[in-house]
Amino acid sequence: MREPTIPESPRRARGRPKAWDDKSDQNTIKSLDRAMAVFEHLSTTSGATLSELAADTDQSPATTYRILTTMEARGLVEFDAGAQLWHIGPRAFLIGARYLRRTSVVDRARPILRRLMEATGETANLGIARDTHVLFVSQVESHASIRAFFPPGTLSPMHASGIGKALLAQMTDDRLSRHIATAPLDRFTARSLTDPAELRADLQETRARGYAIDDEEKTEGMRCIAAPVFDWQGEAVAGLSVSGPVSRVSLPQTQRLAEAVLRAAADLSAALGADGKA
Amino acid sequence: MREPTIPESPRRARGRPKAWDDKSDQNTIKSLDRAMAVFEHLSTTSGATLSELAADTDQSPATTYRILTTMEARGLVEFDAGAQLWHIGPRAFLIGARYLRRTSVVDRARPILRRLMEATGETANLGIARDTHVLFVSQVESHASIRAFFPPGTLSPMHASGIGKALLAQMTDDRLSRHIATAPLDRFTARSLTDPAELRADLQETRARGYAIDDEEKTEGMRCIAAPVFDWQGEAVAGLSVSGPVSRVSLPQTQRLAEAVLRAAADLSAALGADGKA
DNA sequence: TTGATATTTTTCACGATATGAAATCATTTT
DNA sequence: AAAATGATTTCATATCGTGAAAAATATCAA
Repeated sequence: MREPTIPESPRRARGRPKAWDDKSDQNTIKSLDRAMAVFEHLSTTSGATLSELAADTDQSPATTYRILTTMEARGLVEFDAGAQLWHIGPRAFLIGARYLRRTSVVDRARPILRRLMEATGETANLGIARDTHVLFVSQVESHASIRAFFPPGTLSPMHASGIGKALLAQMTDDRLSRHIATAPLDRFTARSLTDPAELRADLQETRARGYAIDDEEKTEGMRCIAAPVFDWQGEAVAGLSVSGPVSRVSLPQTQRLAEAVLRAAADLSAALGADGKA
Repeated sequence: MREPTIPESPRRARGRPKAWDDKSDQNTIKSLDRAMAVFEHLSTTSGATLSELAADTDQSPATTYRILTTMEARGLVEFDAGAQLWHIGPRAFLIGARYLRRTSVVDRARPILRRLMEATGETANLGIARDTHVLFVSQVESHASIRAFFPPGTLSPMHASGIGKALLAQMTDDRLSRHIATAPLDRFTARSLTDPAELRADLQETRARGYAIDDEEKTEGMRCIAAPVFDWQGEAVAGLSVSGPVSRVSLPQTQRLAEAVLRAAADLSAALGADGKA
């Protein structure tokens, strides 16, 4: 199994060796950094006056003023003359939105999946909602000889997969009811949740603990721990999971694995532009 | 009789009179402006090398390098070590997204957009007027496999978008004339409205029926049905639309879809405090 | 209306610091 | 291997960003 594009250069350096020991960063533009501090700080407020900004960023009002007017000329910040407040401007949104177009969820997820697999030792999966099913779009396999495996492209009913349940748990009650009404709760194993009430109770628990557990509900002998992933609009657009044999994904291990999954899900959400709220 | 918030100061000036005649802007930070030029230029590319950026912005590679590393430290830009390419970074998105938060229209619109998508099965969009263009700020994608998609942050000329035409149709004749005089009526497809008279006629119809139709005027094969959204002052501040392939958004379907769009637009207008007049 | 206060904008002189040229080094190509 | 390409660093220099304070304007109180 070859990895097509593992660059030999983890670092960017092509020039002189970095002067890491030097205290004075020759490669940082101080004034720009300070300006960006104002920009960033402005984004944390919902409108701020010049003097507030100057005070909060420890800059003189004069400098702050010049930073703001310079960026105003480019539409990066806006001035509300009525309320005498500065705001983030439309062009900042335009530029920032470019970030989203660059790569898809799947691309962003790859390095995160790999890290998740390495941290847990179990197969890591990425799935997205596809009507009533979860579509597994990407995975990084564990090195263990007994390991979980679904070929990418596998479809699994929502109620019988960790990722599916993690996504269901994020739905409004309304949507959930419609889902249950539409999608049959098929049985796959003895533990499958085929009763709506049972499923709802499980989703309740899922919401409470923040991650979903598929406890041999689809495949005998396989457990799966999953968490939802949110995009910049706060939509639950995908889910991450680790899955493995019940022997290793045991109940005592649950906490440790869940933490890794949650961290990975948070990382991916952040990479999709979500704020660190959910 | 008090006027609650009509600012007496159309201009910001509180200090000395502006030295408009001076050629040298004392209030602009040149280095910051140049750095922002790099930043903006980077957003128009899909990844650029250092030397490309330096050449395109007429700066020395050394300076460009320092600008980039400074912004990299804040996550405003990213470096892809594998491909040796610079990109817009996640924090730029986070900051830019704050622009939307101010316009609470976006927050209010989300549940309405979702309902609209579910009711119609087509991608639902929210756009606001930004100078001569429509800025698409939010959308909920259809689940259909063939579906409309514009990344958030997309700019589209008013005359070639459903939302744009819905907004134009609300303008006074005076403003419309000015718009037509300013903004070029570019052609995108065979059906684009590039003739002022043609556009005016279409807007007339739009006003009459209450919603706008973009019939493959921007993108071949895509139709779009849009309605204006009003704020509490009766201003048309935004527009809602559904868009999809001509096969599904067909003429027989128009009435049904339009009703859903109009209902959603009315809901959003109400959420913004508009009276149920328009 | 008038004066007092608060906040923004401009001027000015100084010195910190951003800058480009060229040197240096890693990587890719020949 | 050697050469070419392109990224990083050093360094001397003048630019240009900086803060203090003055000037201008708006707001508020009497």
